[in-house]
Amino acid sequence: MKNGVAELISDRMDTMPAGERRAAHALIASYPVIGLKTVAEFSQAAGVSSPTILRFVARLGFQNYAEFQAALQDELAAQLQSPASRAGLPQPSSRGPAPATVEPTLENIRETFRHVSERQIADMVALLANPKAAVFLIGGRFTDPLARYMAAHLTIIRPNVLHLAGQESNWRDRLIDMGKRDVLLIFDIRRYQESLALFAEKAHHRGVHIVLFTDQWLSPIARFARHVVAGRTAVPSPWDSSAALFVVAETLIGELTRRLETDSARRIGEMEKLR
Amino acid sequence: MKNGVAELISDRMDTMPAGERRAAHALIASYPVIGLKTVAEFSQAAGVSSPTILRFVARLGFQNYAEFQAALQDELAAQLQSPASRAGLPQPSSRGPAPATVEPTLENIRETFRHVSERQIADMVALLANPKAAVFLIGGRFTDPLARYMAAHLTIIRPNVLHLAGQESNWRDRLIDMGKRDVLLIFDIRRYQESLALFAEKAHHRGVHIVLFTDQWLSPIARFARHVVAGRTAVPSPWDSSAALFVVAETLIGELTRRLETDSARRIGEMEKLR
DNA sequence: GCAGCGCTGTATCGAATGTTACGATTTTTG
DNA sequence: CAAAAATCGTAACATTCGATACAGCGCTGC
Repeated sequence: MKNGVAELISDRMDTMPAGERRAAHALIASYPVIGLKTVAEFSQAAGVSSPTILRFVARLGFQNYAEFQAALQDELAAQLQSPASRAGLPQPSSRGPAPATVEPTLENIRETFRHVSERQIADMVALLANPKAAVFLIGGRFTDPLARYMAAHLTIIRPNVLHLAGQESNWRDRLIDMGKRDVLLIFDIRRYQESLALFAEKAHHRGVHIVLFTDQWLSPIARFARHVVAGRTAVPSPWDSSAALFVVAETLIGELTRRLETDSARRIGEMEKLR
Repeated sequence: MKNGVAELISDRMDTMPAGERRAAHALIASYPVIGLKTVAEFSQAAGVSSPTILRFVARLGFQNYAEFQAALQDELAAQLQSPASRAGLPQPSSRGPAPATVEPTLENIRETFRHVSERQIADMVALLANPKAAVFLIGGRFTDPLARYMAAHLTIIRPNVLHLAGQESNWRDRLIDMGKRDVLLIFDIRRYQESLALFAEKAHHRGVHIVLFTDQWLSPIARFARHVVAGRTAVPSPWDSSAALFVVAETLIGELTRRLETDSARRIGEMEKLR
């Protein structure tokens, strides 16, 4: 199985330091076009420095950047040669009037999970599984409901969950409660909100673990994030679709619940009594 | 439309000298990968010299080779974005990090849309398209974020949108504003919340059009609803999945936006000014 | 709390690349 | 058939790019 730079990445992503992981995310987010550009452009898109990009490709096993690009090009050539590269693919639309946005949404979800490794999910779940670490959630204009949705579930299976709502000043005041062991889940898709980025930066400086849910173009917050989930959002509609991120959120909730099974079962039992 | 380097080539191929035509053929033969490599490699593959390649791209209208490559890359990025870009990437089954809940979720979405006719969607969109009819949204414990998500979008494309939040007493007071022409969108999956059912009943008696988003077992509110969307929620997890309803909500938002295109465009324009 | 390690960014250097000038050769035209 | 125009390749040039050394920093382990 010599094939696939993408596979190489998702295999080794877990063993990478933070900066190189950002490079990996940037590459996978818009695969593989970014990798065909210059190191400088790549580094800028990933929010890291040029040497980090080079170390990243070195870790993938390439001797130099040119060799890495050649691999991408070969892969691309093979891909475009195959018959699938035609414009109007016969959609396997089983039946049904399913509006034009549904199939793309399904594909977005699949594609998103293709770029999220099991290990990554496990890591995020592990982060959230520590009941002593507080969990804060926040989202942007359209994504805050996702944060709420996740918060609604998390609150049930573990303590110390807080959704940051309302005025921006409210968030800021909460910064004081955030410490090194705590986790901040941020939902931010374009147009990225500056206020969120500012908040994320401050939280980052306090040592908070940031988990970012964003789109494939990566919110600037990715710079500060320990984990980044890049969901596909493109659909034939004036709006971006957050469905992929929604499903990722549900997945995390499910996995976390399984992991905390015994603890949360007891917790839920107690809650029932309190009604 | 600013389309296609390939088209540019076949347009001007006739007016090209022999050497440049060889370059054109080489590029089209393995489009566009050759063009992403260096001038030297390109020239060698085409059997001409480097300057000829440069003259070739100049004739296509590009200022320099970099600009030419950028055009190819953009084209490639656009192409890989939407259609099934799977060939080179890890195959769905070969490498399935996708946790056990994802496939069922996808199937839930498909199944849900199998039971929602285009006509039904059109009817609901028509209901929501009347700007004079107020739209109220409300949801249950876990589904209220869906209501919020939808409200966040609706607020932008039309006036008179209100998400009913907070204390139950707040909702009740809003009943007085609801009339025969108005629409109430309710999200309610099991366990169905009694307070929602009560509220729905009262609204129903005031003649409000109720649109219900529920699960396949149908909330009792279905009795009062003019439209019912029954989303599949079953996943191998302790929780139910609201992903299918989420996608339906996004679909409605998209369709409604399209329908209100002219109106909402003007509205959005005005909103931008107010920033 | 301190020392050691690993990671990352800045600055610099060398190399490879794109670009241009010029002359050889072919093609076109009177 | 001759002269002029155009095309193309060789070679030198300048620029940009990739690569490397080094120092600052945070983190980990003792």
